[in-house]
Amino acid sequence: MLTGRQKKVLESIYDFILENTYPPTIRELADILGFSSPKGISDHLSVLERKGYIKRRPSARAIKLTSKALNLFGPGKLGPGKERDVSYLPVVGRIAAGKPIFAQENIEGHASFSTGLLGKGSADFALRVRGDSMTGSHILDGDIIAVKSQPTANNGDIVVALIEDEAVVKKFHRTAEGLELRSSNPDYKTIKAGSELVIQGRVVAVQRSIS
Amino acid sequence: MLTGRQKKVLESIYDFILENTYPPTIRELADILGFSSPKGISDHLSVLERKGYIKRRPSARAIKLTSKALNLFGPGKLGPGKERDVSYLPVVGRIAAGKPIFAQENIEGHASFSTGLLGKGSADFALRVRGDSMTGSHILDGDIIAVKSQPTANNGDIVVALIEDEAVVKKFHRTAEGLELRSSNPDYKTIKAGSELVIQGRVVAVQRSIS
DNA sequence: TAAATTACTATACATTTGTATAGTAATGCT
DNA sequence: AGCATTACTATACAAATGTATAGTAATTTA
Repeated sequence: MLTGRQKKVLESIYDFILENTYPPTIRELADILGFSSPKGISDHLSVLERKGYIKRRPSARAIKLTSKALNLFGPGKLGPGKERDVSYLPVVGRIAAGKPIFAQENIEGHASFSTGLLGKGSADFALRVRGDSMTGSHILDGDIIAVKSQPTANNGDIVVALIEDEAVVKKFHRTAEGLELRSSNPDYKTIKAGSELVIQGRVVAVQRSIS
Repeated sequence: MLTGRQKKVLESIYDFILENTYPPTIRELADILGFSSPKGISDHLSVLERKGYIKRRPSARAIKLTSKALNLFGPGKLGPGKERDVSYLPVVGRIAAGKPIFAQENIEGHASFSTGLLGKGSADFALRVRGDSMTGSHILDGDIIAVKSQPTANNGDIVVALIEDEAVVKKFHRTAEGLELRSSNPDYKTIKAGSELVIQGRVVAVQRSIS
């Protein structure tokens, strides 16, 4: 995905932030990597952004490492053979109309999960649960869930689906009449859906902080 | 040490970093706080630096919060280095008679929690929940909980207590008749206890893996 | 009561910074 | 062989940015 040189640049950004707490300017990066012109770094950053490793604003030091980049550098730094025991998942927020769920615009930040908690297949994104429609399944308002991307599910699985550009967490059921998304709180009604229902994935882990 | 206004400025810097991962420029701060000139913020930053709450370099966004500032807001959350951390907590199993809960013989293994999930005070040990006595509080059989060691608790707190060399998870209540440990599942009866009740700590986080 | 500090506004300016233009060389792809 | 991509150098420039000068008003300190 990344060339050797691109990875080196990304690594320098990571190291700079570790040391200074704030990101480098383009010229500081050029200095570190021995460039005599800022344009080389500028081009690299454009590529890194296009590939989804960083997010930028046209202002000094306005570089944000995405979860994709953070996943490259584990807790014990990188290095071959080092096992990763935390996974950084992008936290998906409100979904911009028409955009796929992973579009940069939809990513609110990132959440860290202990890798052991996620199953063998790991997970692909995270979601902060809103509302109490799943309290019956012991998923509460404010909980952070890890989701494994998959286009369908088994009966009773807790899934994330996209309904009118909003990501919802529901129990998946396949009935004689079609697909159903059931809340586990009886106060909420079941959503019956045809083909416009798009399953984004299955919930594989739950994290909750108690004040 | 800090005036109200100075604290407000420091707080805005902290909030900005939480949201953007990088610090604000002086003019962004002025915007946030409703200043019509950058000089006001510039002066505030000079004072904050003189008082030891931040460290600056004369460059855009080159603001570093010192530990003095981090202590005001609760550390642990900020910075890519801190966020990356995992906490490894000893998992306490069956308690050998008379031995303290942390004795080597009682440690089953280790569980990793993402540090951000644990509160400001972190946590001291973990426990794998057995049984369904706390399902009403959305803590299920098999869940792993993080516990902060403390000798007492507030009404309604979910605590870990030692009863006959067994660690139990219950809701803590102080009544006119004494201390009570209540289950949140009505199938279980309340435990009324005198002085022999030893609170081990308070539950601060829950992790659950869904097959 | 005078002096210092706090908390700003308004304008100005040199420097820093991201980005653009133009170009070179090496490598990979078709 | 031709074309796209990678990986840069060199120079230039408008915008963003930290800081400076000058000033006002309220509050606190000595």
